[in-house]
Parts: sequence; structure tokens; C-alpha cells
Amino acid sequence: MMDGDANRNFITDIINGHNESGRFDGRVHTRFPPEPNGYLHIGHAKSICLNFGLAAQYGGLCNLRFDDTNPAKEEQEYIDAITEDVRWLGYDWDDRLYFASDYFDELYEMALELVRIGRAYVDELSPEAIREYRGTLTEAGRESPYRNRPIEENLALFEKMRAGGFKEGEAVLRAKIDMANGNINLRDPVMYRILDAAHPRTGGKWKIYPMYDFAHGQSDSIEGITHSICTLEYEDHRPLYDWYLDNIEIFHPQQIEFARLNLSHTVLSKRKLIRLVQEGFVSGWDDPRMPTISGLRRRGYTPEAIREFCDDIGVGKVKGVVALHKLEFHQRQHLNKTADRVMAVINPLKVVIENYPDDLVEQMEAVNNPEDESAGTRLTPFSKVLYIERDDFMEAPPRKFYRLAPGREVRLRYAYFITCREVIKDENGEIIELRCEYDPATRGGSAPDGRRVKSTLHWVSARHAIEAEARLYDNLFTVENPEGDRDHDFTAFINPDSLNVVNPIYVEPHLRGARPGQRYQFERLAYFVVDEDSTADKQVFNRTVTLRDQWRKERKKAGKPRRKRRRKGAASR
RNA sequence: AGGGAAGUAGCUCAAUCGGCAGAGCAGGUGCCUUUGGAGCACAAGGUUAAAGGUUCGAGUCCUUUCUUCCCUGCCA
Repeated sequence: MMDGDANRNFITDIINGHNESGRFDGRVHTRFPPEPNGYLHIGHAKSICLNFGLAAQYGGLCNLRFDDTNPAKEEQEYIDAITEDVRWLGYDWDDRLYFASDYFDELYEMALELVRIGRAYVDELSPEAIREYRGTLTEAGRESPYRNRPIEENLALFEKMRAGGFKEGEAVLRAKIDMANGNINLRDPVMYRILDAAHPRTGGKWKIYPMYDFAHGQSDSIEGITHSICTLEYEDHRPLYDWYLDNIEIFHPQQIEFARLNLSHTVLSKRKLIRLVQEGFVSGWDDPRMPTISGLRRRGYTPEAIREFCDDIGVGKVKGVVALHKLEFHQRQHLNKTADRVMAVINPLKVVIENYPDDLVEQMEAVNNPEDESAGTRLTPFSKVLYIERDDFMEAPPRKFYRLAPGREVRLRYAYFITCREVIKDENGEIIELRCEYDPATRGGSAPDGRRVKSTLHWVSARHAIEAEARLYDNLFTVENPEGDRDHDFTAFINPDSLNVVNPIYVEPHLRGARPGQRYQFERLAYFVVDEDSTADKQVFNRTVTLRDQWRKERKKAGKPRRKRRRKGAASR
């Protein structure tokens, strides 16, 4: 992953160019600049990995800076959550935690300087009038009648703004650039506006607050940022970013724009995520179905997998949609190497081993993680009455169904070969129990005579199993692009089966005492994480991601989709 | 009187100075297996948005066209 060319992209090309020309003396210093007005999501992870990754790649630094210039929207709660999320993703900013609000004094001085040199003025046009004067995409704007007042008057008025002499909306400070410019950001952009709101950090000290454009570049400059990486929608802002820095005459970082992440089967805009929470489609920002960092964390996703994903999707200027499959792929890849295996039955079918002694209990040795020898082994109890997965038995098996069927022999993992002798049904014809026969010579799972079986089933001992709750999560949306339909709101595509609670499921006793956050593979089913809702009496397991399921594909190919009835509460998918 | 940007395999990205268009994922086929997982092998997938030009040679340079996206907050 770290070998030379792997991390090459258009941004490293730019950085390499700077290093050759000596523009930043070989320095690389980036920053991740969230606004504390919401929770971080997987799209932010891309930016975090990019900024911190680039710094690491070049032996540079990356700051965490909160862009807190709009107290009307920002809260301490978000600052805390964002800080936690970035740290959880595995990144460290040492002592370089900054806030744009740290620079309010300096920013004010810079604004004053622009007023003094005649490049900024106080405008008393109403917000509506300013909009009207700005012109349109195809027509030039007109100059404000206040545009050419004397410098001394602007100085006095700006002071009056600072001192609270104006109400919200009565006056703004504007840069004097070009009302006819094709780039609307250059038509005398607002630098400062009056906001009557308490700031989480500066309290009531300020009545005026800098706009993003006036704060961001200068904050970058103050921190010595060399490469200010942002998303594509800021391309039109770069000329303004440059204008402020050039006219204030301070250190000039390079703004670089990349395409933000779009993920299939989900939404990533803050506005839409808020609606999912507020309208009750999910339980909160950390609902395991949410694409937020906190949601992914609770779902069982690992920082390593998210970082690998970000590394894999790369960075460019082309807007595209990344398949959710890709995130899942990386998650399986990481959990496959690290998660302990355990046996759990989600949709139980009772199996009685007729020729097994009634009271005998044998402890079977099971491998915790075949990918990691150091994970060791455990003992798991075997007895006469077991549960297997209902899906692992078919009375009339189709071709390529290798699992248990009448008269067929299969292996119970780490235990014995068993053969199904009898199928017991209730009055409705529903299968309620299987009577089987085991071969004592096959203890541990292999036959001395060398005979083989085509499949291996997971199981739990009915007497010893712990009852737990499973929350089976699936995509929140049923379509790739929930926002792509003109006639329907994105909420119309919410997957009604995105959460399927199964209670109880049966897990092997080894799981007793597993703590929230611990991850396991339920063999042949999926990866699960212990949820924070777990109690001493009942553990809750969130399904992170299923295992790939070849049999499901076979079924699909055979054109025999499973019936709705059987799906309910079923283990697969 | 509009400005800015992007088009390479289904998806995400490569392709050095202009020199045989590649990889990962997905999908396909097969092998193997005490997870039908993991793993392995193989095949397939392309008029590089289009047209024209320069050149021995163009994804790359030039011209034109087409398509898509962003921009008219006192949000970021």
C-alpha cells in the first residue's frame, strides 16, 4: 500500500511540482477543517484520510481546525463528537487543535487593513437589495450606492458594526472587487456580517462574524498550511481565496479541489441525514444504518477498513458514485483477519442425536481464528440436543444444495458427522425437529475410513447456548441513488427491511461476558459486534456485514428465489 | 455577458517526455476446502464522449462539437 506509486494522484503531482520549484521549501502541511454543525460521515473520512495521509506520506503535519465562523449553527456537542471521530479513525493532530475563532482578532485587523487601502467598504443595502444588485448568472451586477464612500466613513461604520451599533441585516463589510465579474464570488463578496448569537467559544465578545471565504484562507495562512484541500464546489472560490491573500499580502497556501465521495444506497448530505434522524427513520446519528462515523462504528465497522476503503477509492476530480459493496469488501477483508470465530444459530431447527447418550457433554476444541494462529482455541460443549440453522436443511434438496437432507451425512463443525434419519413435523406440516444419528468415530470432524462429506454446518448445544438478540441490518435504501428521482423524495426509497430484529438467537457459551465493541464472525453467517444496548441478562449483536454467500448466488441463477415467508427472520442476508 | 470543472472497462482509478491502453472491485467460469467463508486459477470486459488537425506514432498536443456537474446565502 505504501509502495511508491500506490499513493500517486493529481494532488501528489501538484505537491511534487511545488517541491521541485521550492515554493514551500519542501514543506507539506495540511488541515482537516470541519464546521461543528453536525456529525462526521464516511465522506468526511475521505477528506480526513486524504489530509492526514498526505502529511504522513511527505513527513509533514496535519492540523485539526474547526471552521466555527457561524455561531448560529454551531455547537460544542458537535466539536466533541467530531474530535472523537477523527481520533477513532486513527489520526493524531498532537497539539495542533485550532479554531477559526482563535483568529477573530487577527481577522478583524486584516479586514481593517483592506478598508484602509480602499478595498473594502460597509454596505447598508438590505440582504434582498444585495441579492438584486448582484446580477444573475448571465447578467453583470450593479454597484451598491454605498460602494464609494470615503475610507474614513468606512472605518467609522465598520467600528460601529463591531461595537453592536447595527442590528442583524443592517450592514455588512464587503470587498471591493468587480461587480461585473463572470465569477459571482468576485462581485464584492461579503466579508463580515452581523450575527446576534452566542458563540460556543467566544461567547458574546463579537457582534460581527467573518464569512467562510474571508476566514478560511487567512486561517490557513496563519497556520502555515501549504496545501489547502477542499471539495470541488469551492473551485469558484479559489480566485477569492487568492484575492484576499494577495491583497492582505500574507503567506499564500495553495487551494486544491477534489471530488467528494458519493456512496450508493445511501445519502451523505447533512440536510438529508438530519431529516432521517428528525423524522424518525433511524434511531439517531449513531444508528448503525447511518453512514456517519458514529453509525459505522456502532455497526461494527473498523477504522482500518475505512482507511483501506479511502485508500482504494483514490482521489480525483471526477464526480462518481462508489458502490457500497466496496466498503463492505474492505470490511470483510479486515474482519476476516482479525475477528474471532464463534458459532451462533439465528434461525434454529432442533436436532436430536438419537444414538448419543442422554447426559453426556463433550467439550469440543474449536479454532478461534484460522487466519491467526495466536488467537488460539476454545472448548465448546456438544450434547444430544442441538440447534442448527433452519436454512441448512431441506427436505427435498435441489441440485447443488450440499447441506443436510433426509438420509444425507454432513459434518457438524469441530464435532461429528451426522446423518438425518427422520423429519418431524407439526400438525401444519412445519418441520420442527430432525432425528439424526452420529458416527462416534468421526469425533473432531474427520472419518478414519477417509469418507468425505460435502458440507459442514455450524451448531450450538441447546442446553448450553445463550439466548441473545440479533439486529440484522441491511441497506437503508433500496435503490442505488435515492436522490436521483425527480418525482419522489429520497425517503420514498427507504428500505422497510433495513432492520430485522431476531430475538432470541442462540450463541455458544464462549460468548458470555463479551463486551460492547467486541467483534466476532458467526461462522458461515456474518460479522457481528456487541452493541452498547447489551445488558447483563441479554447481549445484543449488530450485524456488521454478511459473509459472501455462494449458495445465494446459486439460488439466484437457478431462478428459484426464496419465498417471502421463509425470508422472515432468516439468517441469510 | 456568463464563469468554473469533468469525460479512459459495469464501478473506482492508472498509463512517466507523445511510444504495445492497465489494475482493484463487481460480474463470469473452474479448482480447492473442517466456514458453500477464506484462498487459487482462468477467461471476458475498450471506437479512451465525438469529429477534425499536427506527427513515423495521440488517452496524452491543437481546433471544434457533444454530454454531465458546480456557481446568483449576510451557509460552509
